[in-house]
Amino acid sequence: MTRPEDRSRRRPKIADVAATAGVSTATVSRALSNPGLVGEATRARVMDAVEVTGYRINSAARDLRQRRARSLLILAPNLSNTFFGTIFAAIQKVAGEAGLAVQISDSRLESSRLATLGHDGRTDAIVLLDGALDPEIVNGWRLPLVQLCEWNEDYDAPAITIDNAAAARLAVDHLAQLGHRRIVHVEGPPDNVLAIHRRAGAQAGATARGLELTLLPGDFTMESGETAARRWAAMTPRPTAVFCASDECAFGFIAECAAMGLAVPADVSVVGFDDVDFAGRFLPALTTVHQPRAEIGRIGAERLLAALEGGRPLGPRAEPVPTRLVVRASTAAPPTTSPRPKQ
Amino acid sequence: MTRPEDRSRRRPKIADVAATAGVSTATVSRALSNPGLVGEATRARVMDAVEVTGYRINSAARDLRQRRARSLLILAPNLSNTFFGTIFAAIQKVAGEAGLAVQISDSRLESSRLATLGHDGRTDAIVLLDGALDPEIVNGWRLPLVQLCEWNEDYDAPAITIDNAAAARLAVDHLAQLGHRRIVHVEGPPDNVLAIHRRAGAQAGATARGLELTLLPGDFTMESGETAARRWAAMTPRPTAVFCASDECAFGFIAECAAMGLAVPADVSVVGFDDVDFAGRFLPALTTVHQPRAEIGRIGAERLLAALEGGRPLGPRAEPVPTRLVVRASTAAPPTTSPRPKQ
DNA sequence: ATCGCGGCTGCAATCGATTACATCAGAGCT
DNA sequence: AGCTCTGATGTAATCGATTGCAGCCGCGAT
Repeated sequence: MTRPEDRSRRRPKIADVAATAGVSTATVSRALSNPGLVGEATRARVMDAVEVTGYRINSAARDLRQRRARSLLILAPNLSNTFFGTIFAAIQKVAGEAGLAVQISDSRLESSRLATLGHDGRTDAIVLLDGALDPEIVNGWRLPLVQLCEWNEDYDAPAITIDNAAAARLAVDHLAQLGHRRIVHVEGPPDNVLAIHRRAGAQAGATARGLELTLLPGDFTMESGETAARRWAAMTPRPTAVFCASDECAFGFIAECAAMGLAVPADVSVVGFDDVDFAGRFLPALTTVHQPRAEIGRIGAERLLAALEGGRPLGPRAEPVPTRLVVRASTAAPPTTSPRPKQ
Repeated sequence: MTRPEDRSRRRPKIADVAATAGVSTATVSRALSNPGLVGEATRARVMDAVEVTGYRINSAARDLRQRRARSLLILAPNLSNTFFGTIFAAIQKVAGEAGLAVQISDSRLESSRLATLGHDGRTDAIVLLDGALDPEIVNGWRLPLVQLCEWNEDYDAPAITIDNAAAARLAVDHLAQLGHRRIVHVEGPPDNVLAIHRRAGAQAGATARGLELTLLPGDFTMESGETAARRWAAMTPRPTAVFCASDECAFGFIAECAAMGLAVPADVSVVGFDDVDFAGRFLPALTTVHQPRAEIGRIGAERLLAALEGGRPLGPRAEPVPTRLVVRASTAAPPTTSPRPKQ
């Protein structure tokens, strides 16, 4: 005797739908995933049965059979970083519309756990926001993979990025045009590709414009901006403008200036990099290089989807995504009150 | 004839390991997931074989057989919101250490797609950061579920939250103690639980302290803070302090004040709510109610894990997570220069 | 009448693990 | 020797879908 509550309480499976509709499971499967293959009337009966039973597909079973996961993994070095939120949202939007789930994980894991993430069959493709992972592991995954923002030449995967050096030059050019002659660049972490390219761009710009450029160490954080502000304040003569390698760093710099009783941009002009959500509301509103994060996320996700659908490999490297300088209130002409020492 | 490249190129499965070690697949499975059940020597042979073949488990197969996904789903109304990053990170940390994957999705989806998310067998538990979903759908999932920050009485699930009303009173009490008598509360969205409780707390506090409280509409965004600032500036007499229902709203309010040539806290004191990462670096540093986001995320994830392991249900409702007011530079005594109109 | 063909449908194998149950060897005891 | 018991291992069913292959039916052409 079959207990009636079994039928109602258990999660219905395809066999239940088939029984209700009076067809085989094969037909149900086809009606759902490839409707053109079944007859009009049958399809209608199946759809009714699906409705009646409340059937939902079991992804684990389908994934096993089809050897794919309909899921994409995002790896980032720090999930709480404000910078990444917009990118996650863009990726999830594209992926969700294509029926893919989005899994996230911190990328700074013990290497065996990290390696497993790309090998456990739960993921068809990977979005990597971290350029500092072991290339052995990354290339070992053998999955379609794109790098976003950051990149690493040793990874065998395309990167969707902006041209960081050119963007840094925009910032320096802007300061030069305002009349600044001595500027500071607060760098990012020494071994970070972004930091290296931004510094190179800043140096090239300074050289081309005949500016005197001083480098101060930093690591993209607000704390490093504060430290840099104190070091800058102690310099004689003081440079009149600062280009920070990240917005957060610029915020820290400006906050510390305020704490020291110095005003931006009256005493010093500050340019950031990234154009995070707060940049426009900061006081003063921050002049910064806009990084099109949503766009980058979208492009990355679309390229992965194309690779998954078409089965063809991802192209080798993408054109840089266009960027631009957003001029706001944190930059102005250098203070005229200060003596202009010839030497 | 078996082609040799098959063995080497294909993803090795448990049968390959078994063949290499000279045991059955059952033994390999036990050696990996329940080592106590197999003999010392056998286990060592199996481990070697795993190493040699480069075997990684296929999660889809295991998930199917065990009828669970080892995965947890986070649903939030807006993935790009800065507020959520820290929560995601905390959840992922706890879940990752327990071997669970973390899936994220926007919660504002077409209802059938939303319903499917909790029914497709890819998820064993859900973290919900959105209190505005259809209770029918949410309760239909029949999965362990916790609500974080926001909640909805119609969901049959515990919520990890702070006591929003009490927290709002802290803010109002602080302003009263500084000497403010007329204050504004910029509300959150009208139908949002958080907004409702914060307003109730603010009203209760104002009443208890004999303050005059004016409500202005808002929706937690910076834009609504700006709008509120203009409406506040047009009031006569102008209230001397503002309690905004979110930090973002407060930032918008302050930025607009600056644009209008009014200073914080000299002309108006401003209190926020949440204590997001930037609050301490804003100019002026924002006085705000601290919401322990990492803590909330951690507790939520731990409760889900406990429910999954123990199989027992989640408790009905949790104690509120302690909160506190962080006093910074955006609040001060009311301006003494303004006339004190009796009427 | 026969054949071929196209359109639907069903049967049963398959994906890769886990696990209930059976088996077996050896130890310990009478 | 005979029996039981325990621990290690193997056999085969199972999870729930997809899909290659084959069968069936009806129709038009030969």
